[in-house]
Amino acid sequence: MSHFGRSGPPDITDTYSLLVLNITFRTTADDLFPLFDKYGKVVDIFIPRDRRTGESRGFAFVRYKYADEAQKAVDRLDGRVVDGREITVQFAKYGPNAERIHKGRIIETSPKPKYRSRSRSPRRRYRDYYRDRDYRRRSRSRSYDRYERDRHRGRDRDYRRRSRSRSASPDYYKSRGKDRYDDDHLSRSRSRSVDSRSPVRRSLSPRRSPSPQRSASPQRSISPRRSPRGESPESRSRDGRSPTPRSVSPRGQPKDSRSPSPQNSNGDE
DNA sequence: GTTGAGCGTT
Repeated sequence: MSHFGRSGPPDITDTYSLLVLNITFRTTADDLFPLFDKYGKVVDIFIPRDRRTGESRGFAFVRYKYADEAQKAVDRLDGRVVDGREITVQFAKYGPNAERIHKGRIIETSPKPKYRSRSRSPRRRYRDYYRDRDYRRRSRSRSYDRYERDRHRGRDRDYRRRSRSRSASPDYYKSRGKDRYDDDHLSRSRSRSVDSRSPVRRSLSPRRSPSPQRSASPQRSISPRRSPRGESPESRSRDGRSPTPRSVSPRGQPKDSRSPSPQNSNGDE
């Protein structure tokens, strides 16, 4: 009874699928079963989960044996608070095979894909399925401006596209400062001589856009400063924005010509 | 340990 969806779809021909949205990521089929089973005969409950993390995606599919029971469950469980979260119960609009369904019931199901299955490559189907899912999720992104600040999980594969907005964080500079220092130190080790007499090193910097298209490029509109590490650290450092560069470098580097006061670096403490 | 639109599994 508790093993829903572990053996694949049992029989969706005579069942009505309900889509449960806004459920907690910790809610399992076992938790939804007693809830939905009270209003009707639940034949199957399936909760799509992530392939990588294996956690729930936040919605589940509950299949009823009869439409009237499903309708009742929708009316009764829709808006109900489950696990501290208000869930949304409604009839599924699409079937497991992306088929159009009506009132949770599949009206357009594959009759006998046996013949068509050979013509169509099943392998591509899987690829398309995975890709489609990811594409959908990233496309559905509405507004992550309010919670993307703390978002740093492994599934942010599609959320970090706008994480540049938080470049004003002190921690960010601190962290970047350290990395930048090491990177800059190595880079500067050989380009230091050129740096002294060639302030135009910024132009030949691999970080920046080597293409002079910045003069008139359509891309300039969408990314005027999309690379904070490309010019931000440099500007910040020389602009005096950085409180104490030595703070991130307890050892101190006297070779760093960037320090206007060699004695400071030498004495350090 | 974590978030929050949206339609599915061997």
